Amino acid sequence: MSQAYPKRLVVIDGKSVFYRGYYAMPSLATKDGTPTGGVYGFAVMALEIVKKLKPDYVCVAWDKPKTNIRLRREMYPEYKGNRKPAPPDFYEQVPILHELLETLGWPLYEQDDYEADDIMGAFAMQAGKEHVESFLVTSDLDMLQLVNEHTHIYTLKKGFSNVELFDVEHFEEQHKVRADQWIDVKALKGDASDNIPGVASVGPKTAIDLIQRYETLDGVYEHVDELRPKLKATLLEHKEMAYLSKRLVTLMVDMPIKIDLEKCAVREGLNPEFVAILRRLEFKALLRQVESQLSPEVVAAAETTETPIEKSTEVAFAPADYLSGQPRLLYLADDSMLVSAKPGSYSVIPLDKLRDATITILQDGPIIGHDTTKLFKAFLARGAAWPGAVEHDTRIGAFLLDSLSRARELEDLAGQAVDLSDGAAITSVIWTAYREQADQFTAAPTLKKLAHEIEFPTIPLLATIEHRGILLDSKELGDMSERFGARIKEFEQKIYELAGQEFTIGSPLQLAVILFEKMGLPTQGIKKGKTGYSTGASELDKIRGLHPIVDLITTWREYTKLKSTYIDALPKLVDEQGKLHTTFALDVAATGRLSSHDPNLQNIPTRTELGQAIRHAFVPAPGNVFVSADYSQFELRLVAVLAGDKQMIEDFNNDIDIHTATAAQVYGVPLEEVTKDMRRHAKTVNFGVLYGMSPHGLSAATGMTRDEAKTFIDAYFTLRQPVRAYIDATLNEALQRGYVETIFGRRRPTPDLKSSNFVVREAAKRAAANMPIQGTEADLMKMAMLSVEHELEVAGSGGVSLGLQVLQVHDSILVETAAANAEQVATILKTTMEGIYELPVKLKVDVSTGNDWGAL
DNA sequence: TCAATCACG
DNA sequence: ACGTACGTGATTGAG
Repeated sequence: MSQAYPKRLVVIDGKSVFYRGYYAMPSLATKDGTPTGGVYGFAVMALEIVKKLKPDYVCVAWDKPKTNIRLRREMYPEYKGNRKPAPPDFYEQVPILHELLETLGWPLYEQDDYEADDIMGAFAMQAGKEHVESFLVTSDLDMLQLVNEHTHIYTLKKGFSNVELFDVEHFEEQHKVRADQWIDVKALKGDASDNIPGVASVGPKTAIDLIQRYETLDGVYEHVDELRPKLKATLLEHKEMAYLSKRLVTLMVDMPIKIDLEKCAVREGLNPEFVAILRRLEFKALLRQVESQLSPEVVAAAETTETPIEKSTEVAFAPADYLSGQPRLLYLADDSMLVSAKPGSYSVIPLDKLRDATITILQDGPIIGHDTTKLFKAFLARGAAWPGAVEHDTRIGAFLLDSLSRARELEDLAGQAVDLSDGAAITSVIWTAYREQADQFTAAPTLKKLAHEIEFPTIPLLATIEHRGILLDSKELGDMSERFGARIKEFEQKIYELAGQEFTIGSPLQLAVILFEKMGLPTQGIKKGKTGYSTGASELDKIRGLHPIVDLITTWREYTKLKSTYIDALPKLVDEQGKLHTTFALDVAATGRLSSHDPNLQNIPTRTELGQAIRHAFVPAPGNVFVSADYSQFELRLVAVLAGDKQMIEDFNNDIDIHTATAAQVYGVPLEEVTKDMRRHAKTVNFGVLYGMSPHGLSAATGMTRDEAKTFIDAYFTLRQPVRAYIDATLNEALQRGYVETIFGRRRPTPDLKSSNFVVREAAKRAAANMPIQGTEADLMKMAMLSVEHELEVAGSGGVSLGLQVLQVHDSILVETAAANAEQVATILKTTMEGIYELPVKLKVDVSTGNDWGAL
């Protein structure tokens, strides 16, 4: 710390600290019911400041509601237009805070038309002139523009009691621009939370890039001619907005109010009235802390020693507080883990200490948390075992209770911004959400059962599978890349030749012009989008015989798609061991299916020969093989079950090919007389049922006319009356209850069934009809995965599982195992999966073994 | 950032 | 009165 400024001033952004405490401890109150959360937060932090910074002067800056944003509103009426007012019991606490400040002797400054940041900035400048070093305590990143040799920003980190110097270098590392350039970045990108407009269509990426290159907003406009024409135009068009935005985020340090340093001078020792007010407010833990703080030895020790884990405790708390086997909250924030036994009290454990004795404590009992998959992966990455069973995950809980809502972050559960460096706020939000969700589960026992028996147990399993990864033969793909590249070049030459010119084949817009205008191919029956004629595969198929260029384009598309999406992309994603690690999301697909991303390993090609070649590059470790197990006709079997269609059930149970059977019954011919075309049509309709088919959809998919399709569907439903009845009943029930559900109680809300828009409403019907099918499949698959994991473990010896699940692709599981165990694993998979749940229809699982994924 | 396309079940 | 098959994710071109 600089020695040139012998005296220190601390200015606290009072309301932001207060707010933080308020939301961290929403239920905190005295025996007589006075709410005290905000005051508590403030008091804890105030003590921390005195201890850590040892200031000579302290004061508090306070926003004035209603008036403090008036000046900026004059410039821009929408400024901070989307702020919600604070709840009433927030304001109830303000007078108590005033009392508290009085006992501390810390003056409170407020000024009409100015925000706390403005005051703090002004004071810092004024203090600087008198050679006083300033420490501004805030959570507002806008303050960074003030940092200089005599002004430091402190943010509230890892709990509201813990202030830390805002690390300017870390900021630069994270945001790639200097702290003082941040207002220029904001001028360009805007700030949705404060309603700052910025330049339309310029997002954080572009903004940071521009400021990196040209230093400031002025710099950007000086060099605007060097930019892409489109970007240049946008920037020029919104130049005024950009500069206005900059003025809005620039602090008004030139202001009438003056700091009186003498009034801010910190008194020697703690005032007995201060202790009295703590007692009155029933802040018992704080009282204890005050006592320890008064002891000089403790203060000295805190300065010189590394903070051991136990001492990182924010509020009186020790691992011993846990009752053995009782649930505790765990949350992973950045590089640390929060552990908490009750709201607002928590410890922070740095992840690199995870191998220590702490792990024993953690493993003793079920856990509650938010996004616990992340937590499990962090454990696994450090070679540690699972921290325990998942008692509740609030992210997944939110999903189960409303699978359509996209709002599953902590912020969404809290209903407002949550500072992720604030442990008290985090624990409080998670505990509150947990209570609420647990109550909702109590009202829906089947959903609760689903959560506890299927969804939550799946979390650690997925983390494990993701952590295992799957080996990729990158060399093989490298060779393929070269071959594909050469072929693609050949195709391009031929296409240009046939077209009579060069153009961007990958641009549907340009391609449509070439095909339908320049070359005059017929546009009849070709779908039209808003940008022109469609060039999608199904449309090209309609004109493929008419010109050789069409097939060339189709082939070119196949090659380029495979090359860019898989052949070239996947090798870039392998770890040091050559393995790919996907991420499975439990809370994305509204039907309950898993989804896979970064990379998506659930859409690796298999349908074409070229695509299949890519699967060959997925290999087991040397000496191992893959065993795959696929449910056969999974969803159609579930249709038979859900609809209770005796004919379908019987056909399945007699191992009759369902498409052939459907064709025979619809066309009224014996099984032996079903032609390929008849079977193909029946197959399409069978799939149509899964998707809530309509004559239009069916005709689009088969090339039948609409009338033919309608006739066929009618015939189908005459045959399968139970299916028709089931769909009708499902939709009716959905209208009444507002949701559809799987046989295990997973729900999907169906609000759009009541839409006045025909298209929306029809789409909602199809989705509603499909969900119990796809969703029950998803439920059973998760049950199967859990069971398979267990069975393989039990079948293994010496603590080594017989085989490891490495992927799930909706109706199939891929397991890696030693070659010698392949047969046994195959048997276990088949038996376990077929017997996963007793249903009127028997489930059939096909297993196969191979030396790579493509060989199965 | 959006629309189009296409990979999977 | 109106026009899509259900559920996903990644890449590309273009505004």
